[in-house]
Amino acid sequence: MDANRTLLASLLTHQLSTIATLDAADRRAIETLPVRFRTIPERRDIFREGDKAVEACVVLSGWVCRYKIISGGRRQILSLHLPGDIPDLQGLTLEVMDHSLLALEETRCAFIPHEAMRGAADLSTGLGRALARRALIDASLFREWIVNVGRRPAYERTAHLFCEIYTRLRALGLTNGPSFPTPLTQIDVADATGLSPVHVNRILQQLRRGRLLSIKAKTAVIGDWEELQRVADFNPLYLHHLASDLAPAHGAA
Amino acid sequence: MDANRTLLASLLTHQLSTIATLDAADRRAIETLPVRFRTIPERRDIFREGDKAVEACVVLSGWVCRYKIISGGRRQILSLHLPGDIPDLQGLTLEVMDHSLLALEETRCAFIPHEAMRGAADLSTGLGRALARRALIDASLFREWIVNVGRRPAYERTAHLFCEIYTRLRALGLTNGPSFPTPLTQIDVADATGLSPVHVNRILQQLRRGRLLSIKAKTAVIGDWEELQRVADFNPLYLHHLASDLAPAHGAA
DNA sequence: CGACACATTGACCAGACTCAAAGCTAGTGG
DNA sequence: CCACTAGCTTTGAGTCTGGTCAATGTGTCG
Repeated sequence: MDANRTLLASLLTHQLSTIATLDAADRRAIETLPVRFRTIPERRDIFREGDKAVEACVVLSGWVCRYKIISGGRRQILSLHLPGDIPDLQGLTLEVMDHSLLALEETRCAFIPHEAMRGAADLSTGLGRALARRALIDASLFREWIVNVGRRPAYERTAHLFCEIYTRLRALGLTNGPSFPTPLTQIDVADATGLSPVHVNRILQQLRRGRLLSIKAKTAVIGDWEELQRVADFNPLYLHHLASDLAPAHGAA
Repeated sequence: MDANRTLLASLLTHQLSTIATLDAADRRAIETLPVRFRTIPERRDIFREGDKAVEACVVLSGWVCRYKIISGGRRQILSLHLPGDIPDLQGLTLEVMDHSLLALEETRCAFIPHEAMRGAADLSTGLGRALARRALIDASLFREWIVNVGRRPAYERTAHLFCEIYTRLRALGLTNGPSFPTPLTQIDVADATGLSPVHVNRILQQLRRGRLLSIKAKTAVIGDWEELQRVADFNPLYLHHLASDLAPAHGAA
């Protein structure tokens, strides 16, 4: 299965080099990481709150989310992770997981022992820096999510979520012009925005009627990108260089 | 002003050693950091969204918060920072600030050039690890805030905020038994919880009537710590070792 | 053809917001 | 020492965004 290794190296290198400079040694360090591949079926937890993680997980394909459940059983999604992401980077340093990780659809993942990851990061300055930087960008997204959930009304809030998703996907070349595939159900959107599923349904209808965004059959289509950003008060600064600003908006994957 | 240096070293060492192991060299690295001290007056911004930071700021005394303002002018507080904290750790790696930093009261800060900080972190593994870990703990607090703001009703949400504050202050020895000083206005609490000030006022009255928590003249008193945690669904796991679990609940500062 | 999960609708409810007016309190200047 | 101010807290009234409950569509998969 050398295809897996190649994919892993290419995704990691691509993702990390948009946020830090990697030299040949760094790239080699990435390519020689010991790794185990696994396919996680749709809607299966990858790890749970309280688990002790010993491996880091790199998403190769599919969407993944972090979430927490509070006492009443309500779920809050904390972040979405797309191919190339390392959703449990923090697990490298913080032994016990304070949240769970879920595959939103069938997902291909690479698992790298923490020991090896830490070793590689210590040896290869570029890799270490890139990982640290990536972790800090994650934190920046969390901050924006706090603002989104704390201060934006439902319509704006939902629009903002999709602005982020579209921008990140586009940077990864996973969009088809204005449209992209998404495994999110309205329930997922509700849990990511802190709204109720019923209300999300109504907000999505509003966005559709306004021709800003429409989702059907697991495919989202941005109807008016400018207006969607305006409504959402979307400022991609918080993505730092996650979204290479200059990525072309078009061009099939 | 050697007292400043001593305070800085002691706060930093204390804070970082609760979350990572520091050897003599690490401590020396901390003690020899080049540093500039400054007093920030009450309600003054320390830096603003969009600024390029070249120094890291360590809080010596006073409370500080990070916040963002959205287009309508609404403010969301993202985190609170207490003595010993480095509220802009992320600035070390992410050049442009995606949020602002405000002194909630008169605050004494130490400023350390990023260059020096990075150098020290590179040389002293312990320090580097501790800083990275601290940054990841910050991210963990952000995640919990997303949950708080996204999924908890106002009463529980407000209770949770104060559970976090009390736990962190206690770990720093800044509580007097069940009570502690706080510079937070009800407006600040509103902006930290995503509520309106009027509603916060009513919730605080409820907490007071229930004898869980009462705030008067910038002093908060926990009336029933067990119950407050229960109501808030507070699980200090997410603070990782920020709150040395075994810190005594009592003993004057 | 069910079964199941998700999307949609309608009716109703409530938690939280807005607006507006008073109280407080601490600091300021006369 | 006291009015005056500014900022914060408190209260009341009315509204509305978003939640709940429950039923009905719709689509996919075995």
